[in-house]
Amino acid sequence: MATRTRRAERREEPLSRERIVEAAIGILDTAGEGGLTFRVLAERLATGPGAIYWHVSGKDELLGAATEGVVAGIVLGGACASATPQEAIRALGLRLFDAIDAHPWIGNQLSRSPGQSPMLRVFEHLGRQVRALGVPRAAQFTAASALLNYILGVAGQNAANAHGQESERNRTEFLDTVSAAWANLDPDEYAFTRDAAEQLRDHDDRVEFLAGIDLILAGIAASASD
Amino acid sequence: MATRTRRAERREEPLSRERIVEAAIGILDTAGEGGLTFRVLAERLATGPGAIYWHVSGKDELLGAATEGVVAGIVLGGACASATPQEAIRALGLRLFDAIDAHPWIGNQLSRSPGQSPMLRVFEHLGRQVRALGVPRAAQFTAASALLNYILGVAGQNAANAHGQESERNRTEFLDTVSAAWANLDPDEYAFTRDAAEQLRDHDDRVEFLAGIDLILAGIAASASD
DNA sequence: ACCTGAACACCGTTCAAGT
DNA sequence: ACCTGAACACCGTTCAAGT
Repeated sequence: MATRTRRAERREEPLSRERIVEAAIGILDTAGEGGLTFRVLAERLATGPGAIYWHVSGKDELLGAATEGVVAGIVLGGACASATPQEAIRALGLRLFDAIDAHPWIGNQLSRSPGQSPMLRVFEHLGRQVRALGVPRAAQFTAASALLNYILGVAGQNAANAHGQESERNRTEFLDTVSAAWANLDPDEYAFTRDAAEQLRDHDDRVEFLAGIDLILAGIAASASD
Repeated sequence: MATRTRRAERREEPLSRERIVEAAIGILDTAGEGGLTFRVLAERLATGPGAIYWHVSGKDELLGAATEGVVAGIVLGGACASATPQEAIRALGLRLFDAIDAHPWIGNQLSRSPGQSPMLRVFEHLGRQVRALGVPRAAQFTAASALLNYILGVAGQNAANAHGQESERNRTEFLDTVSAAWANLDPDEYAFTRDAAEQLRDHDDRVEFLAGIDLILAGIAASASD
């Protein structure tokens, strides 16, 4: 509804892979992963479902292209050469984190089909910074992988959490609910989690995410000086 | 086929939540996430699709119960109190890693619905070891989360990779294919990844996974001594 | 070359009807 | 209380037919 003022989109504009992917991203952002359907997509593009198959081989490729479309811009976005490697890694992480916040479906999609374009871009970028960190060659792969896997884990988590927390209000409510649920767990079986419930209430996901990155960076630094 | 010698399973055995979940796990292991259907499941249980809904609210709950069923045993499995916290964390990680190797669908399922039972068990276990490590209280949540997110990232990755690598042969072929593909990437855009392709060929996922865990543990230790 | 839209083979889920 | 299985409202995908 609010997204009607998108471009001009008169009609008659010819179908193209680009337009299809763009429309798919719009639907994914609005209606979530389950909302993207060839029928809805076709309606949005004022055509029939079959037409889409002329430009795209199927739903998997469509989801891949949508992910690629969003991630490509993110990774290249902030290549300011002046930062330290640590800062560059944190910056890339944050950009990805924010992108997943804006497009939660990416969180699930990123993990699929590894060795594929979007994830490879992230891996490459992380690897370069790891190398710049002075990590010995034999340890570079492990370090870059650890960072990537951590980021993918958080991404999946954020995608799963994305329900109706568009507003800060819902977000706080959500944290309160989880925190309360955790505090009611069995004291013997879940001693640690119950304790953690307190810290959860005033908890900033972004800060927590960065703290995890820093932990891995500290581990990389510590392992290098052996 | 090979799983026919499962129990006795004469017939007439009454339907139960337990039997349904068990059958679902069997189908998931054999046919993958896409192979689990209420119709196949009903056929396997010699009943109609509707009968399943009497014991289980829907597909989401079924998948959750299947995940819970597999993970619960894993986490509790090796609670030998004699090990150091580091060893306990590595052991839990390895058990999860192997479980995901055996039931790849868990990798995707674990991330869903956080604050839910299976993931919470893992988090609790990790948290206790982190505490035993002597990490100050304010840093415990971050440390346990980092470990969990890393594990979830690897889990998702393994789930995505699980195609037809049951045998070692296929696994090696797969690594060779990826390695070859990476070596053909654009030298400018993917300098690091191309270089990493070499190391990938004789690469042990389990070893690599543990190396990542150790990196985070090193980071936790380094951060503690500030 | 590109689009249309009916049709196919599926889904998850429901529900009247049975026992 | 528990099971049956036809039926509903969807899917992704195909394909003859159009332009």
